[in-house]
Amino acid sequence: MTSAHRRKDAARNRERIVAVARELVDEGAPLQLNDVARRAGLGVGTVYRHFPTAEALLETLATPGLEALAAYGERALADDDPGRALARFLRRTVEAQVTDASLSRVTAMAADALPRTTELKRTLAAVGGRLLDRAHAAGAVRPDLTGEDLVPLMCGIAYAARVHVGPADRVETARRYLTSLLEGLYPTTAGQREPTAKDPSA
Amino acid sequence: MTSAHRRKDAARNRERIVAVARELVDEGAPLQLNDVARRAGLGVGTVYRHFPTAEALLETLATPGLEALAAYGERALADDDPGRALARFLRRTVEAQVTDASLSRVTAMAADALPRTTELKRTLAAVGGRLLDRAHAAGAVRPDLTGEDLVPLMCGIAYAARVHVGPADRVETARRYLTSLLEGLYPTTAGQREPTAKDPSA
Amino acid sequence: MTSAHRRKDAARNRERIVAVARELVDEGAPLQLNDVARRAGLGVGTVYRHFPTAEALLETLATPGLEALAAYGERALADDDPGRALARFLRRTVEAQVTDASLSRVTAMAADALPRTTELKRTLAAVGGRLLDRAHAAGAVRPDLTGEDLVPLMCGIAYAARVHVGPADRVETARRYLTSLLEGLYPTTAGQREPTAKDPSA
Amino acid sequence: MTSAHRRKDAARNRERIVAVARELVDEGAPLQLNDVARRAGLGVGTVYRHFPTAEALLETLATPGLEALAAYGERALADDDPGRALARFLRRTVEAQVTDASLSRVTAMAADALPRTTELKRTLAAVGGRLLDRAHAAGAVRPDLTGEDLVPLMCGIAYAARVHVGPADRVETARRYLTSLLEGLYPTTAGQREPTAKDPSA
DNA sequence: CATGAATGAGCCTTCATTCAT
DNA sequence: AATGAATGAAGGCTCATTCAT
Repeated sequence: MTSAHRRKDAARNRERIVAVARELVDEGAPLQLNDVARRAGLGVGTVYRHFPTAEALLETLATPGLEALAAYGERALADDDPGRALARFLRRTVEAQVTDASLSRVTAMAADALPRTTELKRTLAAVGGRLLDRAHAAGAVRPDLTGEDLVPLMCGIAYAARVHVGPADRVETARRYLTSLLEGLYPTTAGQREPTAKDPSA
Repeated sequence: MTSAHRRKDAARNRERIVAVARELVDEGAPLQLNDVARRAGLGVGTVYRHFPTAEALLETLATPGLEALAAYGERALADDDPGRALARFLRRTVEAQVTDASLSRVTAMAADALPRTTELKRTLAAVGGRLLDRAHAAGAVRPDLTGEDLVPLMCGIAYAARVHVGPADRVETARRYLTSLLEGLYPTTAGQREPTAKDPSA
Repeated sequence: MTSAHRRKDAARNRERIVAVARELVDEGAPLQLNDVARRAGLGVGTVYRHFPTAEALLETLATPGLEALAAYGERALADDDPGRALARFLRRTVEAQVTDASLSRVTAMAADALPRTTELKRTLAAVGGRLLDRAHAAGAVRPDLTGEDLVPLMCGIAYAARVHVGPADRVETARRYLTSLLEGLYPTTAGQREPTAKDPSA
Repeated sequence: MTSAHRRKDAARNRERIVAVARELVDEGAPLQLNDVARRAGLGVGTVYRHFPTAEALLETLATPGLEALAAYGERALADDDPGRALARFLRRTVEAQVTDASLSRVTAMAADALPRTTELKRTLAAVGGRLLDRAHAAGAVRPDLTGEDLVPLMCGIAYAARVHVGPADRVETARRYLTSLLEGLYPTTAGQREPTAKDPSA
């Protein structure tokens, strides 16, 4: 019980750290552990105790997003229409990257700090691969597209949306760019653009 | 004569600095003025005299590439086929970004260090805008695409090619990604994919 | 019963701490109380309760060795041959230092953390002094050697063995160096080497 | 000429750094570059510019001593009496180690920071080896003594002198210990002690 | 114009110690 | 008696920028 209290405090600190990190990442600032400590009103050591490296903290930030994406992908596999399933998954992926800066940073990093991150990346790649395979089988996507291309392309779209400076909001822009890309990924017989155009859900 | 001499020396130094900076950028290394000085066998002060900031140097590096792109765009305006003209211009843009790291860095930066850079960016935007307008007029591109989107999208494609880790080389990958994007940007009645597919020139 | 229980637990913890510390010292690692706690599966506070400083723990580690040495010295006093007695004592001392890293560390430290350490150091000095006095009386050792020199010289031999990098093992090397010290590096006329050469026991 | 001045300043700073480092080492304090900078009234960067690591600075401190030792050894090779030559060399070595703390620290370190240090260590080992070989040939030293033992033994003697706490000064003590080592702690038959006893020079 | 030594803020990280529970 | 989270001083190092010559 005594330790429960202390654990509670520690948990609060941890949350505080994560919250502050979120702020920094959202501001587009570099994630520095000393910074986090100062902003959180904690000692540096405390932050280091919870997160051994800035990368670990960043990946902790990204984890829920990655998990949500993976879950969404799994659900998409149940969709009858393979083309639509892939499209929805990709849209979600791009939206997440644009909404949550930790995701794009983590996705761009080659080396992972947490095993959980590696695991999630693998899962996502696997899910994406299966969605793509099904779409291929249905003739819904251009044949030269491989599983290796999915992540880069989604990162590219998200990046494009970030580069874009304009009145419209970022998510909106990202969606529009993805639509442009998708309608290229899908075969171009007349009327074929519907899967994504028709789908305001996801 | 002394001053002529000095001017000549200065010019030589400047070239040397640029050459070394090119090396560093091509190596993917961060562009640090101290570094440049050491590698160039010059004093740091000399480098600072020629280029007040690392950004200024970077933009100087990028300038020829930007100029070439602008020139290419001007020439493309002479093309009969507006769709093809735009496609070629975009391909060139992407290839340049992937080939020359200074270009992608400069393009991604919001604030410019040199007026010349701002000018060139404006010129490029104008050229791209005109190519796009003509393509629009010809019904060659999707209507929702605006001039503001061109730069972000090209940056995104280049970024995607950089993120991609695989056997194929980067330029090849970038071309493939651009093709995917283009075939989405262009209306999708049958056979319409030719402009880019048929065009190995550019 | 509760308090008996606690006392038992405390005793067990103490032993655990000492055991872990031994491991660390044997590995040549610095003795850090946090480290000890982690390895022992205990809280840092517990370790601090038992040992206020790392030095105290180290000296606790060294205590049995020092006691054994003192006991050995006492027994050596019973030896008929004063020269042999001293030689055996010195050999033991050196072997102990080389075998048990806590001993050399403690011996080298000027200030003691535990009174027990001070006491043992004094006892050892006394025993050594008496062995030396007897050897002096028997004309078995060089006259300029004083009781103050014994500890430094043994530390020096042990240190030399640690510095030596070679195929032979450390104890072996230390023994050889002690023999050299006792007999001299320079060859001597016959018979004079006996005290140590004749003594394979100890 | 302009740069001559600056170089002069730099040289003065360098000397200042070395002087401060000497102080610290002589005080037995750990050699920390930040410390050196503060004491020298210089920026940290300046110290780092001159000495990339604390080890490099330490070895710079030790270099003259090592050089002097090597030179002395070379001269000793000219001595007719191989036993005396080795003895004198060893005495010098021990004296140097005791007098200059940088020497003992450098000698004890396995890895060198400066190539010059490695070179000097090698030279010293070579010289010592040759002096030893000649002494062996003359039957002046115990047969089991190898070149590998010289450095450890001298370090051991110096260490012993440092451990010794007493009225006499450190150099004096070290000399006495070396004599003990050379001649042996145990008395010997007449005449055998001369090589070193007769030699108050060196 | 060129030089390059000097600067020092600022980031990273470790670790001995305390103290509330 | 045990816990272990928190602390923050302290040490290590880098790098952009200045300025005296």
